[in-house]
Amino acid sequence: MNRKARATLQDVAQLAGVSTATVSRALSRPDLVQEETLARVSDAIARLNYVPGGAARALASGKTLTIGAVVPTLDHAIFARAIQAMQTELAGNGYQLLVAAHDYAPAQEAAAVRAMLARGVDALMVVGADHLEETWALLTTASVPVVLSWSFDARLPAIGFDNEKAGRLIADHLLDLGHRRFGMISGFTHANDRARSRVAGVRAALAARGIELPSSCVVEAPFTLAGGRAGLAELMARATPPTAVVCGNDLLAAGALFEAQASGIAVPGALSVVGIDNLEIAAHLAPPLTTVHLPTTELGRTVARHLLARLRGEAQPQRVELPIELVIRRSATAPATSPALAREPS
Amino acid sequence: MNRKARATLQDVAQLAGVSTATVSRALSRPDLVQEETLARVSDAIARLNYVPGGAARALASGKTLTIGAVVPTLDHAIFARAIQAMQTELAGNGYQLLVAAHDYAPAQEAAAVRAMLARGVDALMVVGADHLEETWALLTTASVPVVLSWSFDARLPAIGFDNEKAGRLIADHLLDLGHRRFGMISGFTHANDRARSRVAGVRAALAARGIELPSSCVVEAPFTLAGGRAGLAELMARATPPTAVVCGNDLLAAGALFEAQASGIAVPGALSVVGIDNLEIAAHLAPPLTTVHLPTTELGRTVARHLLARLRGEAQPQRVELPIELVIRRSATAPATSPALAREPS
DNA sequence: GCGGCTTATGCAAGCGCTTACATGAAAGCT
DNA sequence: AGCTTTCATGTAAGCGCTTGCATAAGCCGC
Repeated sequence: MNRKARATLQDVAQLAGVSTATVSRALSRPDLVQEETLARVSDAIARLNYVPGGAARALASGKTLTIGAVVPTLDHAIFARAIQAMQTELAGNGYQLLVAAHDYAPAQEAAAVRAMLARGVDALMVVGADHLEETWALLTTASVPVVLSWSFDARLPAIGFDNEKAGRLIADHLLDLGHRRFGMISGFTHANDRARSRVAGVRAALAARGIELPSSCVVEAPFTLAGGRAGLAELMARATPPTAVVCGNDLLAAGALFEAQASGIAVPGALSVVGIDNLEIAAHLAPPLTTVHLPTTELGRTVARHLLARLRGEAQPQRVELPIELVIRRSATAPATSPALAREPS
Repeated sequence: MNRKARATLQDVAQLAGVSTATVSRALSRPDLVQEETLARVSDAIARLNYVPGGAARALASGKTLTIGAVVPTLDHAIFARAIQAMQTELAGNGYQLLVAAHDYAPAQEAAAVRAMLARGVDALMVVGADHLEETWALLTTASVPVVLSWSFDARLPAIGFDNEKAGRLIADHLLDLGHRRFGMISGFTHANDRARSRVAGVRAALAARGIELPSSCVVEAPFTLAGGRAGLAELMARATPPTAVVCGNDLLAAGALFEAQASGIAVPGALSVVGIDNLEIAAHLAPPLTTVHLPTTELGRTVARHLLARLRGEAQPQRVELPIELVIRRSATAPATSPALAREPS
């Protein structure tokens, strides 16, 4: 309850009868100070309830022991999980995590990056490759290590996924199952290269089999269950509804599944639904969701390690692509109505 | 790409032909400097690409413009959402958010609190009232505003929910429906007073109607869907399975619902299931989940505002209890088998 | 027993800002 | 015109720590 000003290094030094330099060393390089002195210092520290002041420390040493992360939102399992993993890894190495979310608003992102750089972080991670010119300038001229995550860009080291491949993987699976009429529910693609890549991947896979995915068949919805439901409803209201819909992520897919269930559309009987991300819920939905697994926890951990390594002066690869993988469950099967036999005409 | 050392206030002052004090003022109290000077300074700042250094600023001014939040985990929608709200509110006021997650490990929490205090935060929020003595000492003697969230404790200002009431609300509802045989799936209660309070609330409500909830009927499971599934499976394997199970939170409830569905137990026909939290998914599950709504976004926002206000020197209430509310959906009805008529014997 | 080496510690110069206080110029008053 | 205010700016003293360098022991071998 004592509210007096914090004790300073000076106070400790005085109480212990040594110089401030010694106290400082006792704190950061205990191997350099004699055992007995160390004991006296520790005692003084304990007695004064001394806690070193980060600001002074940062100013004098040039390191803040803080790493920044700028993400679109924490209110999405995918980012929350990666940040959680990152934080755990950092804390284990004596670093702290400063987070900012910008809600997919590029200007807010720029502000966040600027604020972090100003505030002082020893390293920084940002999500994706869609940034304002201003943000890019800040990022590429920053005097601290910066890393991109989730996707790639030649301008900066990056640790991410091949989002386009995720789209291709899942589309190919549907194609192999015999589907020919597709719909897609994507998250908003504005300021979101991941979402755009996934759509592009799906398009590319279909195009490779001679199928076009007109933009009228891809609806953009907010990244929520409700968004997924609305998206599916819209798609199924079309004159010729799709037999398969790929969702930009599992949240949207879960929403689509709920909507199908609510409106009596049998999945996978009458409609196949697939997602991307492989959230925990995907495995538990009815039917369990076929999706593409993205190792987001590992992403967070890898980002943290990469940054930590660079801070130690170790060179790091410019690009690390984390493996993704199709996970087949039961929400997608061959289309009921269309001639599966038409597949692979020989 | 220029990697030379950052420009300092000095450099700017020199370029603009003014003193460092003036530049500093131009930055923080522009109203105090003449327009023309201001222009010259801004120009110099832009030309040098100057970004003020937070460390020096913090040291000189004693404020870090950073607020810390220590939560159990970000990998749970409930915390992620509150943190997101907090961050948004803070960013809008020029503050940044430092987060740490401790995974329900008290010692890690203590370390996190200590690290934040050392690092320098202008204010701090922690979750719940279960803390190590060490942590309490840190918290109560901190020289910066601290606030508890989610639950309450007389030792510190708090903004939270009445978790016990949440338990009572939901249990009373089930009781009113006519249930007499209960089971409960709780999250781990170790280092988690919220979970304990909820169980206690349920117990109290039942006791008030003469029903005992033996600890053999409450199973503790990890806060995941899988945990909920396992919990339900365990409960239903009992000699006399419950007709209603209340889950410590919606994630567990969703898991329980999935398990019921997978094992052919009709909900709410054969079994009523309820949760607490009111996550987005609760409304979309089949059947939609009866639960208790906790305004977590508002919690985050309120915490941020409370702290901000105290930093401005405004007095704030010692205790703010956010309203919670029963939301009745379709996962709970009168028990099929038991005599609903037995209810309220007159 | 003396030069030279290794330790353990102290000295003091900053790190890059903020902010009283001082200064000087312009403006207002009588 | 002389005096007080007011306003814009400069001066300089820190903020609490880190760290390169200097210093002072203690130790070795010859």
